[in-house]
Amino acid sequence: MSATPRNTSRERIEARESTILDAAEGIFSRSGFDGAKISDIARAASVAEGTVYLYYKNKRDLLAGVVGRFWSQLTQGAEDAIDPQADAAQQLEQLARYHLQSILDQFEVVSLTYRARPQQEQDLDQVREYVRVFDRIMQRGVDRGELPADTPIGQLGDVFFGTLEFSARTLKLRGQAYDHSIVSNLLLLMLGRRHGDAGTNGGNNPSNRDLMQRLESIQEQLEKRGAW
Amino acid sequence: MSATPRNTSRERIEARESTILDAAEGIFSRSGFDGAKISDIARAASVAEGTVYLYYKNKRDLLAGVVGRFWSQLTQGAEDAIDPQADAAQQLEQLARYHLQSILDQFEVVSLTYRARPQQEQDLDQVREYVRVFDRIMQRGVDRGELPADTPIGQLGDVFFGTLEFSARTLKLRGQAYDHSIVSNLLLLMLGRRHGDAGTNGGNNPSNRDLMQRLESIQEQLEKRGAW
DNA sequence: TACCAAAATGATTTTAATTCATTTAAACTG
DNA sequence: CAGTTTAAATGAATTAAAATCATTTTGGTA
Repeated sequence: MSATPRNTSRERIEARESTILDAAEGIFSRSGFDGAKISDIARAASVAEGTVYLYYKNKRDLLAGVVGRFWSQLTQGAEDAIDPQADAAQQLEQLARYHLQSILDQFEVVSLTYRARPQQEQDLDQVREYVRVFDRIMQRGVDRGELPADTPIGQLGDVFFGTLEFSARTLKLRGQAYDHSIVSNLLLLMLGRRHGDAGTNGGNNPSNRDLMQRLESIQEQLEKRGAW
Repeated sequence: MSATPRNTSRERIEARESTILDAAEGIFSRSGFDGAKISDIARAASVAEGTVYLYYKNKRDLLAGVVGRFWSQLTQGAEDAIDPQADAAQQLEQLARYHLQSILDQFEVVSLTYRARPQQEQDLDQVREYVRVFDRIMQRGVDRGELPADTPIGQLGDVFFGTLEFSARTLKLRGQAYDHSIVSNLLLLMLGRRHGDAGTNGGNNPSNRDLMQRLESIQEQLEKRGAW
């Protein structure tokens, strides 16, 4: 049982698989799923068409390979981007910046993700694994008392990733670049401004609430005057 | 120029187009974009394959038709679901409930939306039109002083739709049904507990900043009504 | 009723995914 | 190291489905 030859062989095969994935990622990104031809991908990988099918059962499977690798790498990158010393709020901001930047940079591959999972089903574990990076930050925040104990982590995950992804889509649509105010505002929403002593000052003066009611009454009167 | 025959003819054609769209929606929803065969759709619509191509240039175009109609109907339904008398917060809740319920009910068609728009491009105006329902609610809220004058409406649209869509996806993934707490929590994030008030403030005491913004809004309105 | 144009048809063509009989290369054996 | 076996790669052939288009049918009009 000599070890080196087997290893070399495995390495060669993995290198080839990686080459095919690279080629597929390029062609899929450039042409979309339907526009991409296996023959193009094979040519880009310097491989015969049939060879692609030795590594991936079919075109959809190949796409799943591309997309899965992307999300795996994203998980790795996210873990690197987060300072383990920082508190939950800081870590969340680090993840948000990293996430928004990444999905902007590789917008096409992210879009392909939705091709890979036609309806609700099992695949794309890599996406679920990526989401766990968020879950861990939040759970740690709760455990340390930096976040309320009843924080609905799952729901906030949808806020976090949903907002960032839709924001990225909007930016792309408008041809705009990374905008840090998106991250700031999102964190503001999610974590709130908890430096909350504003209520204590309203002891004796006419309260802001009174003032607001007064203003509302004025505005109503103005509006009632109708056509100006 | 006798009108009726042309009308009848046009009606017949529109009915047929509608039949084809119905058939396509069914088959696409059941089988996904790739799984759906034009021949299946044609059969379901009781029409020859070639006929489909008289109404839609190709399969992708047909999908765009299905998806476009869905979002148009969604816009119509949303406008019906919103009470014009209500304030911005109430209207936003009405839209959120309606939206979440609708995309849960017709999850497959929503998913197909991403097939119809491969990368960032022009089509699916209907989606943009739908988003305007949200924009109008928010703008009206700002104009009336119910929302801060500096409300970043566009960004909040991404929060709103992104969160609801990702939440719907999560619910589907877990086989769960409509969950009103999603809507409540989202509105709490978007409207609640902001501007430096104590987080637990039950009395809803507006801050001076709110008051100032409200005053500015009134002033703007007065100025808009013309030179005084 | 005869005619014309619009609409519909489905057999045919085209395109691209997938398969598989064959070839080539690598690993193992004595 | 020649011979043998196994694994990997190839690309021509097959298959499936989208898209086309010459032909037929239909509905309105004179």
